[in-house]
Amino acid sequence: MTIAMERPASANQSTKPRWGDLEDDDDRGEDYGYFAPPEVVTEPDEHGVKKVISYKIKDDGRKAKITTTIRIRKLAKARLSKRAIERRSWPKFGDAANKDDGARLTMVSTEEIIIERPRAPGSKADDIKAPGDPLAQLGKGGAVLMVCRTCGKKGDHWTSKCPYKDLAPPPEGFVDKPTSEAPSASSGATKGTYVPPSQRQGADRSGQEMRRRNDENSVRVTNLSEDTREPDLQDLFSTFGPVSRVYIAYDQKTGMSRGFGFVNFVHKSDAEKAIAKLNGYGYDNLILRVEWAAPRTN
DNA sequence: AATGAGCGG
Repeated sequence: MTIAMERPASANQSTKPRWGDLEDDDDRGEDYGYFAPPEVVTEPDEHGVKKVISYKIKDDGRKAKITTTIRIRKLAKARLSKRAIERRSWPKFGDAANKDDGARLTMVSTEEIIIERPRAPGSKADDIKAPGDPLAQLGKGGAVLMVCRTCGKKGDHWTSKCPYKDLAPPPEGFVDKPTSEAPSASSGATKGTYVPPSQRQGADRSGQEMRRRNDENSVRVTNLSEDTREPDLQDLFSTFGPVSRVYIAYDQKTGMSRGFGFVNFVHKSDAEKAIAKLNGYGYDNLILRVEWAAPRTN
């Protein structure tokens, strides 16, 4: 592509032709010669209708003008405020007032822009691991390294998935258990093992439900509009109390919202309030459904 | 219509 730039006369002091100017002096005839003039796209009118005017050089060398009328996508239109649409019918002013300048001010980019969602398939993070990557082969071999820290079983489940994880006391054969005595530098067996204060001997456990993971107090939200994002949910639900997690299910392929998500509350009572208030609540032109979530299936 | 992802010693 050739881009012709106009320079102010003062900048044009050198008599020596610049290489960039040479092409313009060649023998292509007037205007665009054998080359079709660039495509011109008009601004959409209040109905979102645009005109695309393009030129084509036919086989016989004659120029053909092609005018196409298109309507911009409904979605894009919906995002324009009425005011913005109205502004588009205003007469041009400023630099755009001159017809030719206007054509130069707006150009159509043919550059392909890939919109990437972090962690979406095909994103860089996924591409790094080439097939045959030694780490990828670790799948089966990794099972050998997988030793449950609660029950000691090898190659079956991770600590977090242990069927005994909520049982107290842990069964025989328990390995790597936080010591029941406060760790000290002199006790060789527990050397280097950090025991959080809440787990230490004599710690006050009143009012603490020991939970590995806060999947309780989990609320399922369905009928979300497709452009509801996690921060929106956070805003909406945190008015009821502290929220430990929000999640929206996205289609792995398209990156589109699947229209449902989950909100976890720190306090069950707040989750109850949220369900009571927000189920049936109109949000973003849809009626939300807010219910207790079923436990996650794995 | 619809019940989540990823992280590991």
